[in-house]
Amino acid sequence: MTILRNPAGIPDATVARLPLYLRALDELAQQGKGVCSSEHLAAAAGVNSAIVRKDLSHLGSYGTRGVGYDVAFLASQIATVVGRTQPWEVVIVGAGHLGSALAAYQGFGARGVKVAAVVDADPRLIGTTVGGHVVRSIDELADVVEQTGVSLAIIATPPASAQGVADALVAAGIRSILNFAPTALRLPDDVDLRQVDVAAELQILGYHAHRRAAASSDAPAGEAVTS
Amino acid sequence: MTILRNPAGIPDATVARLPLYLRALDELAQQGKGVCSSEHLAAAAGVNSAIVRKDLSHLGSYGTRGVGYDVAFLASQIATVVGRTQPWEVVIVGAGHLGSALAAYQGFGARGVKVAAVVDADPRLIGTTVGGHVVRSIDELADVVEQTGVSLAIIATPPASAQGVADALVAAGIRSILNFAPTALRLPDDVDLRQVDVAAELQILGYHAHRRAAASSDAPAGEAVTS
DNA sequence: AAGAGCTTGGGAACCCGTTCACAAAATCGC
DNA sequence: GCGATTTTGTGAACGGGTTCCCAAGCTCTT
Ligand SMILES: NC(=O)c1ccc[n+]([C@@H]2O[C@H](COP(=O)([O-])OP(=O)(O)OC[C@H]3O[C@@H](n4cnc5c(N)ncnc54)[C@H](O)[C@@H]3O)[C@@H](O)[C@H]2O)c1
Ligand SMILES: NC(=O)c1ccc[n+]([C@@H]2O[C@H](COP(=O)([O-])OP(=O)(O)OC[C@H]3O[C@@H](n4cnc5c(N)ncnc54)[C@H](O)[C@@H]3O)[C@@H](O)[C@H]2O)c1
Repeated sequence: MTILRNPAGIPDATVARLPLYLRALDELAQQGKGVCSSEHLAAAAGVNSAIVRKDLSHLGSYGTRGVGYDVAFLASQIATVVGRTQPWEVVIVGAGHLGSALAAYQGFGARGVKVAAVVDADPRLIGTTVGGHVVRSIDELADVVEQTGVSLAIIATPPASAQGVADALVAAGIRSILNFAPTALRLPDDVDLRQVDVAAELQILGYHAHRRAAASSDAPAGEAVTS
Repeated sequence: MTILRNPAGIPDATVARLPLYLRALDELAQQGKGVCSSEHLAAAAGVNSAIVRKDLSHLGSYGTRGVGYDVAFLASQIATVVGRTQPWEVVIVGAGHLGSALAAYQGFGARGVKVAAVVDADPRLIGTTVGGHVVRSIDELADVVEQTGVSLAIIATPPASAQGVADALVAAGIRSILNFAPTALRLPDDVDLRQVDVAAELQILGYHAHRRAAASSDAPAGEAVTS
């Protein structure tokens, strides 16, 4: 009999939540909890319990009915699925305000991420140390990638440089990029891109704030207009 | 005749993309483009054109068939919808690595965001200047919020402090929070929360990288196993 | 004025994700 | 043991979002 070996059968929405479960489980473990229910885990991760059970069912049946999930075991299972069995090494491109904050960030270790290198184009920054990492030249990017064996990259350069940096990263063999520059990058299909746009997040919040304000002053309820 | 005045009829997914269109339109305007097609706008925003047209149709019929959209006019329409007619003022809580990077960020202005205040709990930081803002005490938060009239807040404190900060923000009247601390916040229903978790983003990228690696070494294609 | 060529707006189908609801399985108290 | 209680795992219903597709409407050429 043939089984379709499809660990990719995990839906994107679920994959996006696995890191939250992992963080929540680490917290629960630290609190000394040996087992937890989907309800507990849901509260710790900030989602609802039905979705926790549905998500976990995509990985296998690791729970015990009437009891819940073994915290340590479940954490190790999720860690295996997301590939957090050994730290993901990442290169940070751009050692400015944001890049150096990221380079100095102490929270990555516990989440299975390790900053392996920091590069920049500014000659005044090259050779200096940020967050314990000596800044290297962007011109050496290919060497840096090869030497450190990083597979993930963070772009923290101005938007104008981002596309060029992305192209250089791809040329150096990187296939996973987290971009903080507020610009749309054009990349080959086999490159995985995620975007963080802080200003956009604030504008989304602004939209809802705006709506709230309009609703409460304009028309407390109903909101019908005659014309 | 009664029209249902329902500017809230805009789906969440669309709202989340409006800031991207706004940014893309600003870029196109700067390039001297007076009109653009949904195809152009889609490319500039990094989405597909069908969804651009669908999204824009939720705001009204601002395009011209056979021609496209007037860049300046469309930008002003979207700006009105998202409430970017005047800058959104934001308070940053936590003047550490990340908080000071955000406080110094020059890119907010063009996106309709203005940092109005920075607060921290560390006595050594209070009174110092980060990004042109004098750091004030978290104890004065209520005053700061009242004086500056901010309506948005960014949490950039360690996870352990985040819930306390969030509670204080809500008590001070803030209803929109962007949280960078990797922790689930428990907040009243009428408070709007968005979360940025950099480590989680990297883990999501890691999952796919992991998959790619497994697929290329394990089984180049097909991926069926006999048992 | 009419036809060719573009591009929007939106109906409809489709797909994915969330929520609901409950049987199955485990533990606990007696 | 056995019924009460807890909690998982999952089918089914639901709802939203995306994609497909094309008629309608605009410009330009002839
Ligand atoms: N600072 C923030 O809090 C913040 C917030 C939101 C978004 N961003 C975005 O993040 C990015 C970085 O912001 P920042 O405030 O750190 O900017 P910054 O100007 O402080 O730093 C940018 C760094 O990138 C380097 N750089 C420029 N071109 C380069 C290239 N081709 N190769 C390598 N390095 C190059 C510069 O030398 C500089 O050190 C920007 O795109 C910005 O829009 C920053
Ligand atoms: N630095 C990064 O690049 C980065 C990346 C991802 C996530 N984060 C998260 O962002 C948050 C901030 O990170 P950071 O690196 O800037 O940390 P940091 O330690 O450099 O700064 C935290 C600041 O918060 C202040 N603070 C602590 N408790 C407070 C309170 N109750 N009220 C007001 N201020 C308080 C501290 O005095 C300190 O100045 C953390 O939750 C971190 O996990 C940071």
